[in-house]
Amino acid sequence: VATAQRTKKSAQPVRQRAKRGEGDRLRDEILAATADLLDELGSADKVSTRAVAERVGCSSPSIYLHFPDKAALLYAVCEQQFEKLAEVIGAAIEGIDDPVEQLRAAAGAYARFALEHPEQYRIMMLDEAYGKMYEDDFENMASSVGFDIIVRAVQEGIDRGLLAPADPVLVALAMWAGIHGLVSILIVKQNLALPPLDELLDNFCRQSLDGMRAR
Amino acid sequence: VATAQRTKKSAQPVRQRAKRGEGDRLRDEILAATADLLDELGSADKVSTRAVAERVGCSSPSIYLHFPDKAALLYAVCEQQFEKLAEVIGAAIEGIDDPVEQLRAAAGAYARFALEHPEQYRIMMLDEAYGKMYEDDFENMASSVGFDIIVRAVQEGIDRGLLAPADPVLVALAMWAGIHGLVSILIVKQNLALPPLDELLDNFCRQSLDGMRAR
DNA sequence: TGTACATCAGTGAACGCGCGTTCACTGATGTAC
DNA sequence: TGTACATCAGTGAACGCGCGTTCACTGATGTAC
Repeated sequence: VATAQRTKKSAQPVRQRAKRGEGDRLRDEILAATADLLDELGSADKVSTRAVAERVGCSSPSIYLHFPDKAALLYAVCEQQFEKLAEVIGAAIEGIDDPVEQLRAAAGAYARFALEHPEQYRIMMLDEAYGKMYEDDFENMASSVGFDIIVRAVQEGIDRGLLAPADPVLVALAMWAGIHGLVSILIVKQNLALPPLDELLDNFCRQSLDGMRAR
Repeated sequence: VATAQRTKKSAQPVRQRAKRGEGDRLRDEILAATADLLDELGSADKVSTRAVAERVGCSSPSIYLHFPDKAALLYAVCEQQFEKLAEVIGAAIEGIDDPVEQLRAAAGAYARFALEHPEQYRIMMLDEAYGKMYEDDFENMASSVGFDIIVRAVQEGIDRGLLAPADPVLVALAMWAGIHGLVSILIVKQNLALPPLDELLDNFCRQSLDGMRAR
């Protein structure tokens, strides 16, 4: 009867249909729900379109109104996440003059971002499917992931005579690889009883920055 | 009629049933086929028990004669792989006296192993499911992955005054993380047009070993 | 101001597929008497 | 030496599930006349 209408689905947030021009509202909600579910469930495989729809409060076919398929949805989430990462790194070095200290700060920001969103970091950086997204477009990825910030800091360090002369891209890659390796291990091998992040990070920065230092 | 018997399955290698005491023969064949398929297909998800059975030339229920479930099968493959990795690292440092050169050699062997078996490296090191296998048993994993070899080399380097005094485990972790990060990026971001492995490796070793060096 | 109509933003039900796993069975091999 | 029987090493068919996706539809909203 009257109550049956209420009982048809469990305690879903009954979504209001978007107004005429607001077709992208649902799109944004779907993106946000997918990002949340990634954080909660782990790999992209475990995030089903049905679960996304349930989280949003719409039907699963509605997703296909805004994304051609599941891969495109996850791709879009990835892109958003890469942008956030670049922002975080950019914010971390702001106001720091010494380029070596910039590198230290950027490394910390990168690591913290990864460990705060481990599953999103996973699909960005550890999942082959999405790893293949940025097809041989190193420049593009480099800037969207904040990598170019690191390269600039290294270059600046060399220019000022703080770091030993070298190919700044190679040097930056080595730093990136190190931090990426650290957070990957922390994310993947969660119950390995490793030293705390700060200690690992401090040690890594000391070692690798000392190795780069001009003598 | 007579030919129908031959036509029932496509060109499978018609497996000979194992003799009485040789019950483990099929077990070994299943392990090998699973390892092969991991190399070919990528993630553990894509390796189906049906595909393993087809590769071996047996029926898929036969797998359950030797493994309680799919996870146990993949776990077993992982264990084998970890052992091989430790062997490879052990072999790499044999005959080298200088511990710093040992570290360089071990890093190269590790990286080459990973890039020769990228998908097996993935499930060993990048997949959460199997990453969680070695529950908080750092000692155990450390030795099975060849990590203790690195720690010993670092310790030796410190003892001989070649490396600056430091916690050898922390130093070894930083090296491991760096190499792991490098190969992870190479595996996951395959079409990123990065410099060749040797160059990356050389540079990383130079940087990190210089950072550790006693002055 | 009223109304026919196009369009927008969705929905419920179903399809087909591949998967891990279980079930009831089979046929060869060795063993006890 | 012959034979009944236990055991070992498997098999074919099927179950049930969850998933991505499609299909035909609905009902609210704005628009033209």
